[in-house]
Amino acid sequence: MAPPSFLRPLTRSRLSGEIEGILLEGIIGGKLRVGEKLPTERELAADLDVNRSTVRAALGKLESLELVEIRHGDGVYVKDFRRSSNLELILALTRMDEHQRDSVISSLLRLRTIFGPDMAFLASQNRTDDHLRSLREVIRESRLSVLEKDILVHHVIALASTNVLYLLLLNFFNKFMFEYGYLYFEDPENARRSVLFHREIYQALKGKNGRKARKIMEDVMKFSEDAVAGRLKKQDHAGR
Amino acid sequence: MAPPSFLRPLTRSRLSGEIEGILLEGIIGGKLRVGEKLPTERELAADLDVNRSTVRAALGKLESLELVEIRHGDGVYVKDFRRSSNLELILALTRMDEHQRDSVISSLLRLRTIFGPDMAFLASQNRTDDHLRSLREVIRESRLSVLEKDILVHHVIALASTNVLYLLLLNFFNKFMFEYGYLYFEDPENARRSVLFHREIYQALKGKNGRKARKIMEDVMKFSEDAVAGRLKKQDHAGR
DNA sequence: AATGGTCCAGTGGTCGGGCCACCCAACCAC
DNA sequence: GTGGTTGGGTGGCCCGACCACTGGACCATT
Repeated sequence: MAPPSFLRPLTRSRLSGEIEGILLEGIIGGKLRVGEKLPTERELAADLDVNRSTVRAALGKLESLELVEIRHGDGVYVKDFRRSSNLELILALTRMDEHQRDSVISSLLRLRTIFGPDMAFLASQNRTDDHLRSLREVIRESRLSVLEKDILVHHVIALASTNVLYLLLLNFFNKFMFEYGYLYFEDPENARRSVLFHREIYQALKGKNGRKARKIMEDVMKFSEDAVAGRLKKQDHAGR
Repeated sequence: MAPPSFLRPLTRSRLSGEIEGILLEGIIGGKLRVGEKLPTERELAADLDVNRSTVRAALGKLESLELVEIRHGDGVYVKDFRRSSNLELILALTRMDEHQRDSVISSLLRLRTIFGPDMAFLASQNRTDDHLRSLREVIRESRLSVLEKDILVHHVIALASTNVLYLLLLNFFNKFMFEYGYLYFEDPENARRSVLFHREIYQALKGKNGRKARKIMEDVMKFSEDAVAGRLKKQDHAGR
């Protein structure tokens, strides 16, 4: 049984997460300069009135985001976030700065349009019968929304492509889809289009037709990129 | 003064890092199944004969890698690493499994060949005079090795493209370059080729010549992809 | 002057033990 | 069934302490 759609999964909050957010804002916002030394863990703990271990948890996360460098016996230093390679940081950016959100989404869609067709091509060449079966099951499954189906279809294609980078990038896109997918799927016409796409790409993979797979994916990516871009522009005009 | 080249930067080890590695191997290696509940923090601490806070640090990192899900009041559960979107995981994979290393490098080079040209195109359209100046400085700077120059040149191009995703992906590639760049640059002919490339792409960006920028990058990417692929194949044949 | 050794205050890493917030399953009352 | 209660077990956080490591000051040697 699917839960009512108006219930979004809410996130548990941790105290360390709040601290993480504060420091993250300081770094991204430029209040903490690159190379600058942060206050010591003991100082931060005292200033924030929390325990040192809580501060350490927050700093550990920031280290994972490649925003700080922790040097044993020395201190914690701010790194250049523009040199980070952590995709999670992108998500944090969009949630922080409303203005940058659209820019990120555009960048994201462009990248997808660029590598999607190649991924489809590789999938058509490397797919196994297992992949086909998974695709069939997803497409048939009536309990899933079109958005959910779309995510799963792309996931199978990424798996079939045998390119781990493509798979990983797609996993990242899917996170975005959960948050912003409505921008595309709220239009029933777009939803219909996706259902059609699922059937077509399935046939192309089944027939190992690389050229066709590439073309189908290219069309879908370009279309959705334009659609969302237009959607954002309209929202932007209305907003101000 | 540049340090002697035979000195590679060595990594400080943390106890929590070791624990992280053990659990990571268990998850990637399949010994811990998806959805499985890990032993409690207290149990792990007792079994490994370390403090619970050390175990928590390790689990925190695994959470950042999206390999486990920590549920307050419940336990820690194994997630499907094929659904992770953390690029750091890819690096961990290559360092763990010698066999998968080549596969990852191939995937990486393919992705780069796919999006590199578009990145160059965007850079040629959006570059500012500041970008050009940075490029000039990097190309001229005689104290840098060709590898270091190449990394910086690409970084400036990524910055100029204004696509945050391209920038981030390139940052990731650069990490690989530090570890595996020798596969390409140990051949002096390839190094010469790169120097030439730097000059050409600079001219294309200067003239805002999108078509040319795209073409130049495409040629370089394809060439290096083939070169490294051939290099890996040869090494593979010799190795067994 | 330059080099290398020693020491020391400060910092992050680990330890141990404790309490709190939360989850879950079992049980109970209706 | 349904909803409320209870209790054991889990992760989150706290406290205080010690260990491992760094950087700088100081000193002895060359």
